[in-house]
Formats: sequence, C-alpha cells, structure tokens
Amino acid sequence: MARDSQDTRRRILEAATAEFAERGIAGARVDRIAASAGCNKSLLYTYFGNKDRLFETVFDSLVAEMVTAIPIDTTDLAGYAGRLFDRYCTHPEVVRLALWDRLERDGQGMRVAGIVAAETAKAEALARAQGDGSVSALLSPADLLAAITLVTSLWPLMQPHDESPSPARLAEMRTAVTAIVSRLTGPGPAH
Amino acid sequence: MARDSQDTRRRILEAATAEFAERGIAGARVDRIAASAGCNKSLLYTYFGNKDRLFETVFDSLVAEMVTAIPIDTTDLAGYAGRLFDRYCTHPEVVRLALWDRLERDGQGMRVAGIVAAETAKAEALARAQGDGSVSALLSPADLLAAITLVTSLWPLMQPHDESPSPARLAEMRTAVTAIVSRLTGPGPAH
DNA sequence: CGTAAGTAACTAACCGGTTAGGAAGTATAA
DNA sequence: TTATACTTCCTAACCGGTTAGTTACTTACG
Repeated sequence: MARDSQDTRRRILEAATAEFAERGIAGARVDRIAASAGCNKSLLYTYFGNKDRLFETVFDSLVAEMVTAIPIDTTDLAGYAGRLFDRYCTHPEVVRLALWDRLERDGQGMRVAGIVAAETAKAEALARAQGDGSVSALLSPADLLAAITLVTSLWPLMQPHDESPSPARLAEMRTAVTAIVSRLTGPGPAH
Repeated sequence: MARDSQDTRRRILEAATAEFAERGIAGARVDRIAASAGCNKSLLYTYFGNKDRLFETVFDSLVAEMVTAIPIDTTDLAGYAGRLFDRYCTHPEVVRLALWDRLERDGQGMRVAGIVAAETAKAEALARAQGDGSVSALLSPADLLAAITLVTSLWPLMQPHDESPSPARLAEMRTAVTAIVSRLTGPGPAH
C-alpha cells in the first residue's frame, strides 16, 4: 500500500462524509470511519484533531462548495430553482449534513463567513431585481431567498417514501418546485 | 412521595420528550431522562421497554396530537397556515422530533396509520376546493399540502439565528409564511 | 400478608481518544 | 556503495469513562 498522507486525508474525509451524513455526529462511529477509510483510527486524530473537528472540516468543505456551485440568475429564478433542486437531489448528503448541523450544533456550520457572504450577495441580487420590477416584491429579498432554499433543498423530505424516487417521480417533484418558485417570483394575481 | 404509576409514566414521557427533542435518539441519554423525570432508570424499562420504544411512544403521542389539532379550512388557507405556524412556533419540540425521526429512523414515525389518514383527508379537502375553483390548481392536492406543511413548520429553521426570536420578528415571519401560502393558493398571475 | 411500585448496585459492551513503537523512505557522511 | 541518523506515515494495543440494560432487593399500600 502506497504511503500518501494527502490521499489518506481524502479517504478519511470521504468516509466521514458518508458516516456523518447517514448517522449524524452523535450516531457516527470513529472506528467505522477509520475502517471505511482503510486506515488506522489514530490517523484520524493526527489529521483532524477529534470527532467534532472532523465534522466541521467535512461540513465546511462540502457546504461551501454547494453554496457557490450554482450562480443565481435573477432573470430566471424558476430555472435557478430547478438547478438547485437537481444539485440537492444528486447530493443528498449535503442536505442531510446541513440538517444534522442545525439539530446537533444549532446551525453553527452555516454561520461561516464564506456562506454568509454568498447568501448576502444573492439577497442583494434579488433586491436589485425587485427594484427594477422583474421580480415580485411579495417577499423581502432575504425571505425570498429563504423560501427558494427551503423548497429546493427540503422538498424530497416532505414526500412519503424518501428512498430513491423514480426518474418520473423526480421530474414531477421538479415541476412542483419550479412552479412554486415561479408563482412566488412572478407577477401578482389578476383582479 | 406518593406512588402513582400513571404519573410516573407521564413524568418519564415529559422528560423523554425534552431530551429526545434536544439531542435525538443517538444523543439522548437514558440516565438523563430518568434523573429529569425524578425516578429510577429501570422504571423506564419496565414501562416502555427500551430507548427506541420510548422514542416511538413519545413521537406517536405528540405528532398524532399535532396533526389533528388544527382542522384545515379550505376557504382561508392563508389563515390556516398562520395557525399552523403559530402552533409549530409554540411547540418547537414537535418539529425537532419529526426531523430526528426523518434523519435517524428514515421517517418511520410519519408512516403511522393515523397520520397518513389525517393527511389524506386534508388532501381530499384540498382537491374538492380546487374542484370548485376556490383554490388554485397550480399544485396537486398532495403537493399543495406538502408545501404548506414545509413552509409553516420549517420556516424558522431557515432563519440565521434560531434562538428565541423577538415577538416582532415572529410577526414578520408569520406575515411571510401567510403571504407565501396566499400566493400559492390564490388566483394565478395577471396577463 | 401480598402485590404493585420503586431503588441501588451491577455488568457487559461500547467508544472516543492515547501511546509506544514499527516500517518505509530520505539525507548524510565515510 | 553502505552504514547511520532522521523524518514521515502508519498501526496494534490499550485506557478510562460512559451507556443501555438487568437483577436482587426494599418499601408502601390495600
């Protein structure tokens, strides 16, 4: 077996991501992560300090990437929502990690400077779009962003059977999500 | 100390609710529940079997009550959403328990017959309201119900600082939630 | 007394974290 | 080239505290 500390770190992070996403911090087992990464448990401590710091590392790298992966498009927010939904569907670990973070660490992970800055920038873009009238001002920019995030990331959570929906069902869900965002951002009702 | 097994059961359930809501199943400590209930740990086993069955009992009684507490009013869905929001705000343990259930038990607790039946009934009421045109058919009945539940229960989760929002902030959030539901259920955009 | 309610003490397994040291590679110097 | 010293990467074994669950026993009440 080749000795490569960088690769070992990567394997540990990969194993930790899966374990934490499935079981959370309290439910995760350090021995299981080490076994799954194919290395000794103590390496996990030399490289990442302890269980909590390992979770932090996993969380920061994954969620930071997610939050910047898809640029906001204020000229087509329904399309933006659809792309967000797609990404959350193909990366369900990220959603689960964010939920664990909220429940077990009071959302500490979401209060990192990078994430806050990215969200602020998106809210400002929404504010500009509302200013020129291309997006409904029904909600404040922050609330509209919250609504889009809520619906796109947690919609699958509301469905009765969570596990591996069929492509057809997935398309249905996507349609519902984009319809919701379209209605929230489009012009108001006729009267 | 008076000997009252019914009251002891109640105290255990109360303590278990708080402990499970805060820490989840894996994070909850049986000793802490017993101490908080002011009784011996073994009583918890004689009355409820084991840790998991205790969670089930807590979950079933709490969520079943929540799901039937507020009758749906298809003539004023925004008002209905507001009342749901109020109740979720005054009973945050229920929301947290439902999230723990989703993450740690794959949503097993939500698949109880009573809950499923109540949700089906609500969806049917929505279908009727859509049939007579009083509610927008933008979303399917099930999706509309999911959207209302999602927004009313998890909206506070999307806010930056979770802990004890001021009454003013709470009112703002309530306004946003009812505005969303109103827009989703009201007539479509002007053209 | 007899039974239901309650307790203290215990156990076996688990789990996060540590430690002492070994194996493999690299630089140095004779 | 080769012996030596040193560094990096890694491991097996261990440790102390914790935790779910049990058991033998005591207490209060009808």
